[in-house]
Amino acid sequence: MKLDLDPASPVPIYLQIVEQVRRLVALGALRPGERLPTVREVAARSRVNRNTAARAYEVLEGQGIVRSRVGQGTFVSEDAPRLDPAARDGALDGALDRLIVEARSLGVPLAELEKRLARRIGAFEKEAKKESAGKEQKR
Amino acid sequence: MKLDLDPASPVPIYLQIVEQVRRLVALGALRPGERLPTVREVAARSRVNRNTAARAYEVLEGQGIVRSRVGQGTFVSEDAPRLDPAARDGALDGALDRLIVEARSLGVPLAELEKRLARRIGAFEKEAKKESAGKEQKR
Amino acid sequence: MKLDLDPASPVPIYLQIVEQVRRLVALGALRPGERLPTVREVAARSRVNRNTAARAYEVLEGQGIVRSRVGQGTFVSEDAPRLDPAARDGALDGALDRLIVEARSLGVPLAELEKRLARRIGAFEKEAKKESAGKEQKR
Amino acid sequence: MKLDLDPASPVPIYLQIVEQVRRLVALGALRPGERLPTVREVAARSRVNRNTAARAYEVLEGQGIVRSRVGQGTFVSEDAPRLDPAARDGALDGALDRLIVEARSLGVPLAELEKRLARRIGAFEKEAKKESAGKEQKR
DNA sequence: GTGGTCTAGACCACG
DNA sequence: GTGGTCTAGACCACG
Repeated sequence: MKLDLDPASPVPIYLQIVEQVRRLVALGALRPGERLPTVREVAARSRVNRNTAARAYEVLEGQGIVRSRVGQGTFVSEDAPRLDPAARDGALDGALDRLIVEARSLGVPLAELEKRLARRIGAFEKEAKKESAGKEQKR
Repeated sequence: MKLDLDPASPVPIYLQIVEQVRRLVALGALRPGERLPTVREVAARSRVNRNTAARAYEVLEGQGIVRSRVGQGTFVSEDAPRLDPAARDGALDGALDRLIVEARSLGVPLAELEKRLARRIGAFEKEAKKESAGKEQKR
Repeated sequence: MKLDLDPASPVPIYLQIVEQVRRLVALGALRPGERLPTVREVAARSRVNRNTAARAYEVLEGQGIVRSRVGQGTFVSEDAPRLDPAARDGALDGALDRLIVEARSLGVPLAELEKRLARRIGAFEKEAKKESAGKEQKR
Repeated sequence: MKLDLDPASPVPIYLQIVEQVRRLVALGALRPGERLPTVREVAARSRVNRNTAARAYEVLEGQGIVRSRVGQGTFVSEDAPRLDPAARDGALDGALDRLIVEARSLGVPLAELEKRLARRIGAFEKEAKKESAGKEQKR
């Protein structure tokens, strides 16, 4: 598991780890039930404190993305966390509205925004497929 | 200029002000060249610390959204902030990727995500038209 | 806010703080919008590390019980967190089943268990009323 | 003896074993004097570490639920563990209070809580009867 | 002055 | 060896 952390970013390191693990899970690069590197490994490889790595895993567990078992390690959860549908929709619409404002401020026409989303989804699905193929081959 | 601030939000108040001013500019409710209320006015009306309002304007100026002229006030910039196109695209793609990961984590199919974006854009444009009509009438 | 912490307990200190704050909120001794003592105050009065107190508040925020605002303090949330009803029911039934087994193992007949629950609810409501009266008087 | 263990649960496996054995005893599926499977059998059937199974039995013996006789095996205790009545009541009231706070935090009215407990007790007793009938038949 | 992040380092619980 | 808790102490962001 390769993490790309920027200590100079305003985003806290532990949240950078959270975001990247979520992305790997969304891509299928990390699959349900799969074991993540240990807290100590993440800390050593990414040169952060063990507590910082542990905190990222703790947040991921709070979000239902992973499950930690003492003495065993940390694993990708088997099923997506359940969420109140209204809360889910609210969260998503909020994210969409922020995106729209961001695009307008950058001078991107909204029609183009839709096209770009379609394109990024395409890129995402392609990468997910690649990850998936890589996984199959390892079997 | 009406701001809807939520002191209970995890987003810092000065950033909420920044986001909302950007939104008003994006909507056309604040037009290029238009004068913004003074820092004191914002602070008084929104009941925030004067430093908080000042900080928000500082950030907006740094982003090229507004321009302060000593002794005259703060004005919406005449032209959209010129951003290195590569930087602009990078920022937008980053935002899109975060959105995609969020949607996947929430269990929202990516096809639905596209539809929802289209719907939110529709809502945004409707509101922008209303704001615009209001402006015309004031002339 | 008085906390009764036992460092010798198998329950981690930060979780003891979490449980007690939740109890005070449930009782109405801490009301929506009310400000909690600062992290530093809790740490000093309870003689725990500042990080430990901060962690408790962080967990409470994750549970939607309180809201923290940098520079302002920590406040009881205005409304109860929304939860998927199925998840809510599942959590409650699990708690009830554990209670039943515990009672049987202790040799408590299940009919008595019901009576005891009724009695504890009575005691809880009485204490809640007292807290409420105390609050009114302070106004 | 069939155990339903969830390695993904935050509850340690040895405690899951403890809880389930207690549950089986409470249900009457395991009767006073009855012999439990050996530590090795439990470990093999449930695919847990032998130390884990041994630890669970150790805890059960400490609680007075089972009794180990060297060279003979482990047996369900003849009589319910004698607990200082004050300690028993304290333990039960603590559990009830935690339940009440949890219900309040979830927004469950306390009157409903009483009804739900009655319902779960009904379900528990029905299952206990079934277990009991099964035992009779085996004789 | 408030909460948030991070490090260094210790000790503990579980398997 | 794994994750979890806690302390001590530093520095930062927000208001």
